[in-house]
Amino acid sequence: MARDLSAPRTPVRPVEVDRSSPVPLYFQVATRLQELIEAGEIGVGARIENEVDLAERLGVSRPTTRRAIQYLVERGMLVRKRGVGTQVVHPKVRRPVELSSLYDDLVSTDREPRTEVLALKVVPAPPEVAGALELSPGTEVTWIERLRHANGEPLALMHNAIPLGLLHLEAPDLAAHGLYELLRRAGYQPRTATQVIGARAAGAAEARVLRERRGASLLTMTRTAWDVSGRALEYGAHVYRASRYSFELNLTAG
Amino acid sequence: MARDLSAPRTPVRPVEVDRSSPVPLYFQVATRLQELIEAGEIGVGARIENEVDLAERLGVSRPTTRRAIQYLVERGMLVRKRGVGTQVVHPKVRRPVELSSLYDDLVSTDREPRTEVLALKVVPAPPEVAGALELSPGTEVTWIERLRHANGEPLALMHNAIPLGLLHLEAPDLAAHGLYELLRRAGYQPRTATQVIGARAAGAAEARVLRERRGASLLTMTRTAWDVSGRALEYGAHVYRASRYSFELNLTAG
DNA sequence: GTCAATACTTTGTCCTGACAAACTGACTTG
DNA sequence: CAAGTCAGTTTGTCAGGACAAAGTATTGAC
Repeated sequence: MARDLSAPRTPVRPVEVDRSSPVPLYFQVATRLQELIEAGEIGVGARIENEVDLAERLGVSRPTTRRAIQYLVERGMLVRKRGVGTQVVHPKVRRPVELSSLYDDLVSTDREPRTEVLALKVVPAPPEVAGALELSPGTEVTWIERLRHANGEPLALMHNAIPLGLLHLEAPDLAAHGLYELLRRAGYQPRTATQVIGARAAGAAEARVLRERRGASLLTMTRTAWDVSGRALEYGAHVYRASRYSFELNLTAG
Repeated sequence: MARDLSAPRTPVRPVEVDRSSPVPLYFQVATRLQELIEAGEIGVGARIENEVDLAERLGVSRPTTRRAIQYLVERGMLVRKRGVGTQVVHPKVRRPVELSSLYDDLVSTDREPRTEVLALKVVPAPPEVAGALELSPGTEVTWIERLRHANGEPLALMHNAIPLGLLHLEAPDLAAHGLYELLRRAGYQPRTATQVIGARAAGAAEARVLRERRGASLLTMTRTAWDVSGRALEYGAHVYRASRYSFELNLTAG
C-alpha cells in the first residue's frame, strides 16, 4: 500500500567495527545504526541495505548483522519484511515501560524532590503484603512510610515493605535517595513488576498530609517488584495527588 | 547467594520436534518448554539441561535450542547465567504489557460488556487529537463517543478519534465489538502505544451518564496507538469509574 | 490490455564448527 | 587451615553455508 520502494537505500556508510574491543560486534553495529537513525541520517521510511550486502561491507557475518538489526527491531526502530527489506519506522526508541522510581523521575525533570520519612520500622507483614512478596504470613518486613514533595509541595504518600535481610535502611538514606536507587546500590536490580493503578477519594488523614480537600481525587498505585532471579524486592502502596501527577506509559505488544 | 546447585537437572523428557511441520523448530521447542514449566513439571528454581545436551537429545542444533531458550528468557520465565546454567524463575509468563482493549478484557473475565454508541461522526480533528495522530490541524477524523457497560452497570465513557480512510465504522459494529477488534479485522494491528493515566473528579454530565455522584473519583486514560509500520491508528480519551475499574500492568525492564 | 506464470530479491530458518568469558569446585601451596 | 590456582562446565559470540518462504517485478499468453 503505497510503500515507497523507489526510495534509495541509505548505505549506512560510516559504520566500522573494532574487533579488538570487548564490546560484541553485533552490539557495535546496532549502536552505530541507532545513532545514525536518531541523528536523522537515515530518515523515517528509508530502507537500509539488505543484510547480505551490509554484512559484507562491514566485514562481519550475516548472523552478526541479523542480530544487530533484530536488536533494533525489538526496540521498535526498524521493521523487517521478508522479500521487501528493512525500513526505519521510528527515529527514537520507544521503551516498553520504564521501571524507574518516582524520585528519579522528579530529579530528571528538575522538580526538586524532597522526602520526609514518617515511619521506618520492622513489623510482621500483613496478609496482603505477605502474599504480594511471597512470604509466609507474619514474616517480619521493613515497613516504610514516606511523604514525597516536589517543588515544595506534597505530591505522594508512599507505604513500602521490604523483606528483611535484603538491605539495611536508615532514615537519612531514605530522605536523600529514592528507594530504587538504594536497592540498586545494594546490588538488587528490579526487573519485573506488577502494578495496579486506580483512583479514590482522599480520606481525612490523607487530605491533611497531602494538603488536598477531603474527598479530592487521588491516584493509587500498588506494586510488587522482583529482580532477575525472581526474588521479591519490594511491595509498595502509594497515593498521588491527581491534581499534580499522572502516569505515562509506553507500551509494546509482542 | 544460596542458589541450590545441587538440585537435579530436570531432563525435559517428553519434548519432540516435528520436522514436517511448518512451525519453526525453535518455536516448537520453546512452546513445549513453556508448557512443561506452566504445568509445574519443571519447578521454579530447577535448572534445565544445558544447551548442548538438550540440543543433542532433541536432534536439533545448538543455535536452534538457544533461540528457543532465549525466547523464554525474554518473556521472563527463564534466567541464564554463564558458567552456571539456565533456571526457571517464574512459572507463568509475565507479559510486558497487554495492548488489548477494554472490551476483550471484559469478555475474557465474563463481565458481560455492552456498548452504547452515543456519537459517530466525521469532524475536523481538534488540535490535541491532530497532534497525537500526527495529522495536520483540521484534518477530518472519525469521532466516536461510547458508553461501556459491564454486568449491566455503566463503567466507562470513551471518546475516540480514528484517521479517515482507515476503516469504515457503523454504529452496530461498534455496539457489538471492541474498537481494537474492528481495527484488527480491517488489517491494522496495534503494536505500540503511549498512555497517560490520571484521575479527576466527575463533572455533572459525566456523573449523570456514569451514575456516579458529582465529584466522584474517575480514572482517566488518554492513549495513542500505532501499528508496526508507525502509522497512527487511534487516539482515545477515556474516563472510568474508579469504584469499578483499575489498570493492571506487568512491567519488564530492559 | 489483462491476468497468470516466472524470475529475482530479501528476510527467515537451520546447520556445523570454533573459540571466548564467566562461574564452580577441587586442588595445591604457603 | 586459608587463600590462590587451575581445570571443568556452561553460556556468549562469531563464522560461513544452505535452503525455504514471502514479497516484488518482469515476462508471456490469451
